[in-house]
Amino acid sequence: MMATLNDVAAVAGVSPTTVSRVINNYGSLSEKTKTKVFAAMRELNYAPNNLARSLSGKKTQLVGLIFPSVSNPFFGELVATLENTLFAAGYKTILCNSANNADKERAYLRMLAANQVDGIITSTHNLGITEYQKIALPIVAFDRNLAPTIPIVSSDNYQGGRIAAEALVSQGCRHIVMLVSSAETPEPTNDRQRAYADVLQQHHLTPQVTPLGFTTDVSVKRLTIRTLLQDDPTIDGVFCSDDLTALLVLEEAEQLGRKVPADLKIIGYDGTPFMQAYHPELATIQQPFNALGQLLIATLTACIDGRPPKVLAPLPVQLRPGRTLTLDWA
Amino acid sequence: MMATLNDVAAVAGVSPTTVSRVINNYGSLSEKTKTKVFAAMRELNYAPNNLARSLSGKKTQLVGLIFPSVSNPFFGELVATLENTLFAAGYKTILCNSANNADKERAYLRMLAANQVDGIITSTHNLGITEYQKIALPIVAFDRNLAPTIPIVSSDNYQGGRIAAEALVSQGCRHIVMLVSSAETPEPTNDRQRAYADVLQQHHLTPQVTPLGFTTDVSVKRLTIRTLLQDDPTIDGVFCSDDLTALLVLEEAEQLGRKVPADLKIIGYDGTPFMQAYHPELATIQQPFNALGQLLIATLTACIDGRPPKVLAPLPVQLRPGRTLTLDWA
DNA sequence: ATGAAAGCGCTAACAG
DNA sequence: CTGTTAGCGCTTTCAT
Repeated sequence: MMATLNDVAAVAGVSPTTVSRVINNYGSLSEKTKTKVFAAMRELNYAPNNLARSLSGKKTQLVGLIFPSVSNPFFGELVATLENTLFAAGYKTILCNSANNADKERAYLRMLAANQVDGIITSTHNLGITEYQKIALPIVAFDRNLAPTIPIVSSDNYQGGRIAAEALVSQGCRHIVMLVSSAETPEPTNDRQRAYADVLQQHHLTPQVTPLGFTTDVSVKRLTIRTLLQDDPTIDGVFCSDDLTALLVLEEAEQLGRKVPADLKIIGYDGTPFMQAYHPELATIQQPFNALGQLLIATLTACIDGRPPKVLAPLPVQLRPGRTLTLDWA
Repeated sequence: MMATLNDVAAVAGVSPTTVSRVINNYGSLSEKTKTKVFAAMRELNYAPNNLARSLSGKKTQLVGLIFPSVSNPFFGELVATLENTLFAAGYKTILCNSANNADKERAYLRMLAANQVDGIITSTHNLGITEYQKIALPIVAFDRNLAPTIPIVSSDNYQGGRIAAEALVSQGCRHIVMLVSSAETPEPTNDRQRAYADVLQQHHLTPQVTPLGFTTDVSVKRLTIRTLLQDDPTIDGVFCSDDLTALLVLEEAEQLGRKVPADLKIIGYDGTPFMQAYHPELATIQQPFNALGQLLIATLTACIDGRPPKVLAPLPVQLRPGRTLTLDWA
């Protein structure tokens, strides 16, 4: 039913080779034949079959994106950027929501390999390093240590942590707590909390880190936050490792009657365009989304083309002021 | 470098057919050979090539998702649900962010066809109906009229509009405006505004619909909302056709010193889990996400299997109360 | 400037 | 229970 290259050849009265040549704009063709072939293609409403094309040696131009879930606006934003950039570069995106689940992630990896993707960009890591080592595919990680050989793209987490902590200190906070997802694994994002601890120590303040858990239910997070705030009225600053948590803190604080920023100052992390648009009041550390997306893909294509990247410098972040930190920020 | 089925056959000392049989668990095999083949597969770290498999007649198990952008939490949520459900059903997801751009959408359609996807789920429609008619692929639309032949899955927009409008009226609002994306095209979602108009008329109130534009910049939307509110202090109720807009109204209203819900009552639309978690104060009409996802995919697989669906009834929606509508909603 | 032929990795009759 | 033989639709030497 669907017209094939051979059909086109037949209609145009040329060989399949010739049709292939005009499709790929390859070798030398007379204008005459070109015209004939194009006409035939149009007539048959011909569409090339990428499967066949790839089977016979061409790249699939398929890239797998493994992220926790696009239901999280942060990843949604990032994935959207990546997909756009990939599309512009002629790649198609296979979406994989790992849900931070090891089995699913393993299954995705297998599936992507089976589908002959040209490369993978990932930001989950529930699998052992060895499992990643044995993947014979170009992989680039976002803010994750997957394996020593896998390039990492990230923004400057230490710097971001510093800026956030300094901002709270310089606004007069003396009891600053930091809320993180999970404190354990040695991930790049933990540099944020390392910087926070360093800054507080420099100012002779005591760091206090509370982990909320990455997959924890929001209602539970809320409760933890509320309890934390209630039990310790001396807390006057909160640094959250992501903006959504900061939102929770803001809401709970206001419900408890704490004035923000008078009694309590809050700063988040990520600074997505979404947050900027719908929660401009939130002070945050802004990651350079577009730059990250570009670099992620530049790195991946470099890997695909067999040009493994040199070490990648983390991209600069930036403080975005907001009402949760200072009253005069316009 | 990558082991093929033939390699496995050679190592196992059987024919390719036999290997194919054990892979597909097809026909009858002796335990002995099965074991041999599995051993060989393991030894060679064999992974089947889906391209080849599909080329020789099998389905690709690939589904294309065309949505405006997963950077919008609403679509992010929906796409996440769809991807999860698809994965569970053995399908892989190709993500397409159309950005409501006709050229891109056309390119995506062509690309998906070239990649032999089994089907498409879409929620954009910048293309003419005829362009969709000529797609020889199973398509299901979410809340969109693409072509008479293309099944539409949606929740009950008219009912949702009714519930929202009734809620505002019964809370005593007398001057209720409705904010929509765009009022023109005859889409299913316009039933919301039809219902709104009907309800207001029944109560001898005057409907007033303000379009904000789907792709309009948020800052512009903000300005429009602020101006609207400022210019007409008699407005005491706002019905927004999506939750994000409702958020904007809430923020602008409070900045203008309008007390919500005392002076102004607000109700949104969509009710994503994200909104529920991070903005529980917002009253809204909740769409049944999971059910929509399930139905979308059930419908698509039905189309793929050549069982075109009967007419689909819209799924029921539900009022989710919140502080923006009534003070006592816990 | 154009064609013939072999083959990418797998599946699917059709034998035996 | 297992193997032989043709392709699927396209690309790519190698000829002409």
